[in-house]
Amino acid sequence: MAVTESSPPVGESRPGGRAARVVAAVQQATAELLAEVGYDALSMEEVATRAGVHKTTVYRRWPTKAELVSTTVRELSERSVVVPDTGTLQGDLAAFSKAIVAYVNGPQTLAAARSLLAAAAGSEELASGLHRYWADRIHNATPIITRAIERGELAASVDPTLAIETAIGPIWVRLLLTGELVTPELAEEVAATVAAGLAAQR
Amino acid sequence: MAVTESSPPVGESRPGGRAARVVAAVQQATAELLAEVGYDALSMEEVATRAGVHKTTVYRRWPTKAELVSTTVRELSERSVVVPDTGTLQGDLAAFSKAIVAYVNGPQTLAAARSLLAAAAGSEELASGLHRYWADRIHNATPIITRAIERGELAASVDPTLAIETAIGPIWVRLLLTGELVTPELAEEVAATVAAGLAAQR
DNA sequence: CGTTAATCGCAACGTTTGTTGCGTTACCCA
DNA sequence: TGGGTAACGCAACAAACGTTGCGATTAACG
Repeated sequence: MAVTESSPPVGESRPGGRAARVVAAVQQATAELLAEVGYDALSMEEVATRAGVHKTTVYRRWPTKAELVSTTVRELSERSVVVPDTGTLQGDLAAFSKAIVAYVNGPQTLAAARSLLAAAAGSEELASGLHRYWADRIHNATPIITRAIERGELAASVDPTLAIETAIGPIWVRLLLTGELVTPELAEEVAATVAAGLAAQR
Repeated sequence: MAVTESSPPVGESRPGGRAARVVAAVQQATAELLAEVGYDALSMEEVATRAGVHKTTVYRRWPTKAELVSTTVRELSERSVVVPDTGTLQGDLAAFSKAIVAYVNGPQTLAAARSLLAAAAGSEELASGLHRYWADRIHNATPIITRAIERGELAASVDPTLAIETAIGPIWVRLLLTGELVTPELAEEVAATVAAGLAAQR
């Protein structure tokens, strides 16, 4: 991986060069097709065609479909989801969960998330990349818990990582396993339950 | 590799016929390969070879790889996980979660679960099948909550489905997203948190 | 403004994957 | 025990996938 030069400011009117334009076109095509046909049915050649480049070009830059999809989705979800600070544990948990809900209810993100999981099932390297990514995102949210501990809302024995995982767990169960809708109300209710449960911990 | 010797009657002194033998051989080969190489790299032809049958036979019975993997994994996980009844909410939740933990820590089940998700990402029909399956399994566990309500441990306003989802959510987050280990202690701790949180609900 | 190095398009190729028609085998039941 | 029917093996085929070498185009730098 590691594109030779990804540093030049990718402005809109000033293309950073042919390479940058190609990368952008391919990644957009990948994201679109991913949402339309899913991971299995996605073919490198169709991606190339839609991006307006030749399939050889795609293969040269991304050796496998798993890698193409993985890097694309990763950059798609790089932004979004900031850690809230509402002043209360329950408020923070609810805000955090609701941000995730809003994010995954976006047009392409669900298919993207599923596809990443699919890719991870096939490649151990991609799986470890995915795991690091999520571990980081969850770790970034742990201030929600540590702040609550500092405020005296929670006992110091509470495991911040596990607390966050518990708060977002039902969202992923519904998305991935049961396919039920995830709503802001769901996030709110889970946050209340988890906050109360953590507070009861001695 | 299994020669056409076709399994001596192990308990099956009365084979259900050639068809039944073929189905069993193919499904076992599928499960093995799934655990070894993952979903992506699994090919119908290799499954056929290992099962000692011709690839045409496999294609005729299971039109697509997704369908083959889906049905196989489904029957693999049909058993296991019974709903416990320990007399207390926390005990039931912990027992239920621990059963799931023990199950997913089995040799092939993690790869299988991932592969199911992968298959679901590709086919809407399979996705709905998967969703029905998990919705059923979760629904089957809701007596844990309704019994607690009847005992007066919980308010009647508690949503049984969501409660179960909250209890098992962190397990799946770790398995699918972060790749962390899932242990019985994890199950125990989550059960305590969720039970306390639900009890606090008014 | 012109040279140089990198990247892309193109076409051809070998390999893998999935399909079809037909002959053969194995099971079931009278 | 013998006939009918369904399932399987086989080989040949068609299509999709991924790879390679080379000429053409583009961006970068003196």
